[in-house]
Amino acid sequence: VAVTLKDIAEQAGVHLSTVSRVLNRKRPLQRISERTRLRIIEIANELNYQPNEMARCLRLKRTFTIGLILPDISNSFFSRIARSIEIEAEKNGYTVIICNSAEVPEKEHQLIDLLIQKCIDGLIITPVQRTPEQFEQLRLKNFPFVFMINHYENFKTNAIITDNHGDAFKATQYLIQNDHRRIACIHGRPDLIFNRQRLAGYQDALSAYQFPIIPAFQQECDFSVSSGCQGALTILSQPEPPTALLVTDNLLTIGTLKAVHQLELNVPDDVSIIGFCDDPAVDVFNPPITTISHPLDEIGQQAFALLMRTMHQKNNQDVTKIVLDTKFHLRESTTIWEV
Amino acid sequence: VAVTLKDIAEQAGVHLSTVSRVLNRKRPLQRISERTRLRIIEIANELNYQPNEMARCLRLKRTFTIGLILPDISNSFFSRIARSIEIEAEKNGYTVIICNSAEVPEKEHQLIDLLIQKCIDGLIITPVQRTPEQFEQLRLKNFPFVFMINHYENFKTNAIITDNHGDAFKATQYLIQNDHRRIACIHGRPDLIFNRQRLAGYQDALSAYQFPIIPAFQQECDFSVSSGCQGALTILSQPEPPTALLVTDNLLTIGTLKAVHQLELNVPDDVSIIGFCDDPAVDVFNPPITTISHPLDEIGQQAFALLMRTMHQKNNQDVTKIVLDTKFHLRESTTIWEV
DNA sequence: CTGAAAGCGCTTACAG
DNA sequence: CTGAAAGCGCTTACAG
Repeated sequence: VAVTLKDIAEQAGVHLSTVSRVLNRKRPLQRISERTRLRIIEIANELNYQPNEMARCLRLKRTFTIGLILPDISNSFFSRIARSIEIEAEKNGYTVIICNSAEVPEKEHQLIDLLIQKCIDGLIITPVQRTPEQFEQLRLKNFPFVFMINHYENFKTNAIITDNHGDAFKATQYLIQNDHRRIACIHGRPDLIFNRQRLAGYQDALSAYQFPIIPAFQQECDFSVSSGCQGALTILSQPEPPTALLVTDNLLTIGTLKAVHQLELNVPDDVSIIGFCDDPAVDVFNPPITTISHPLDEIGQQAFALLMRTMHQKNNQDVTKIVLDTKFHLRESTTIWEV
Repeated sequence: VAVTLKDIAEQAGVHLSTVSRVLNRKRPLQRISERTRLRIIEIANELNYQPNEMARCLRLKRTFTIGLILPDISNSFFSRIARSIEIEAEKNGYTVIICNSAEVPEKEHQLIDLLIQKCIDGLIITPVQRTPEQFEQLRLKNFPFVFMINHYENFKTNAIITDNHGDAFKATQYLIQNDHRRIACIHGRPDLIFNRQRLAGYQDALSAYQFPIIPAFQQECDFSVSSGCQGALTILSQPEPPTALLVTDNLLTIGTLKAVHQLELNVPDDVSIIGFCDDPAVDVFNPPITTISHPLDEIGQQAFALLMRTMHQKNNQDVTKIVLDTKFHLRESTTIWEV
């Protein structure tokens, strides 16, 4: 049913290769008589010709489509990054296929295969697989990809990340300096390096001040509000609960606030909270949460730009790791002792 | 560089059509000797063969990809619906390309063309174009699509919607019954039918109780937190401000709360608020907002199911409009007079 | 049971 | 300036 080059060619009384040349006006080298050029364009418009990208890409070996694999697009942390990537992609004539790994390594593995079958030109991913094997394969095939947020130790590749250890360290230090002695940490799956680094930052800060690391003060959750709520309830229901919480994830922070309300605790008087939280509503939380906030737009922009560079370079030996700055945003969920 | 059927065929010493038959094991009709079958499969695995979907789809005229065009994926209202659609799509072997129209009609128009060039099998869309012309064209071409959230009057097509007028009417009525007399409405672009219906529901409720409709109590905003904040500031800074606000959008509700905090007003004592808000954090807002809440998962599920039905039916004469129920969720942002 | 061939819709060197 | 042809990687009726 769709209109093809052949249809236009027939109607114009020329060969379809001529039509193709006219419609790919990129090369002004190709001289085509103004008369036929105009006629072809007119007919194409009249018939509302839309080139079949499937055929075009099969020929060109490029799809102008990139893949984006995230843990969960419904988490505003990721959806805002995704939006930023999409804006950049659009500016550059690329389309984005977004997929959710749901933090399931096997699923992520399949999604990568699927996207490659779909002939994406490149991939941006927050990897959740336990080892970088598959990415090693991709690199061997010279397939362009960049990591975002998460990456692997001892596996050098393009990545946009933040200083997770430093951020968690500083946040914990802030709590210590404000006289907290019983500080707990609610964190995500430690096999993801960014979670592990944040947890380590927390632990190292405690150690730096010669405080003990109490296992019962470390609660592992998965990426969800309900899991965060559950984790916080567990932590806060102990006989000697902590006076401060460091929550190292977006949704977990919301879950923690829910738990606190459920227990009818006062924040920050009963318990101080610092969250890794980039919710657009953080200002209207009760109370507004002191956060480590991430430059979401910039993460997306840089990830896309880095992918473009990777796609256009011949060999993928050059590797860039970009560490972006976060902001410590003081709000009302922490007792203010000294600043 | 990629492995093709030809590569496998050569290594197995058979014709590539045989390889294709083996790898498309759908038809058990095709009898192939167990011996060659096994050898081919082994070689395919060894070479890590990934079929080229580009070529496959060009031949088959199906891509197992659907398009999803939303105003803004970074709005959690839409990202949660998108996630639900993606889950259904995955179950059925489909991939989703998500695009953002940013509520710009021309952009939406282009995106639809783009996705069709990419040969999507079907489209789910929250349309923002002012008229349904382009969709009329799609229907003439027998291209399968379904509307979601928004639709057009006098344009019959498949759609998943809610009773916007009824919801806004009931919310306004609730405020009236709780003794509010000065009720304002903060709403989105009225050329989108769902915004118009919500505004009409508000107006009709006032009229039903013989209250005047005050233009200064109606504030139009676009889909963003900052716009909602600005709109609420305008409304509330009047000499005789309203005692209650109906906010007919997700992000606008958050913006309204920001404005209220900025003006240091007490909710609900100074002003009651009812929001069309489906933020996962709504429970931890200050105060938790009374909302009209949408069945986001179900919207996604039904939209996908309806699209599948549309894709598989021969003629697209049968049209289904499904109206899903919302919930009135009473929280603490409204003075409770009577229930 | 398997090969040879056509064709999906496009682009582009090769001629002329 | 324009045509004829090859080919991207796949599927599938048509033979045998």
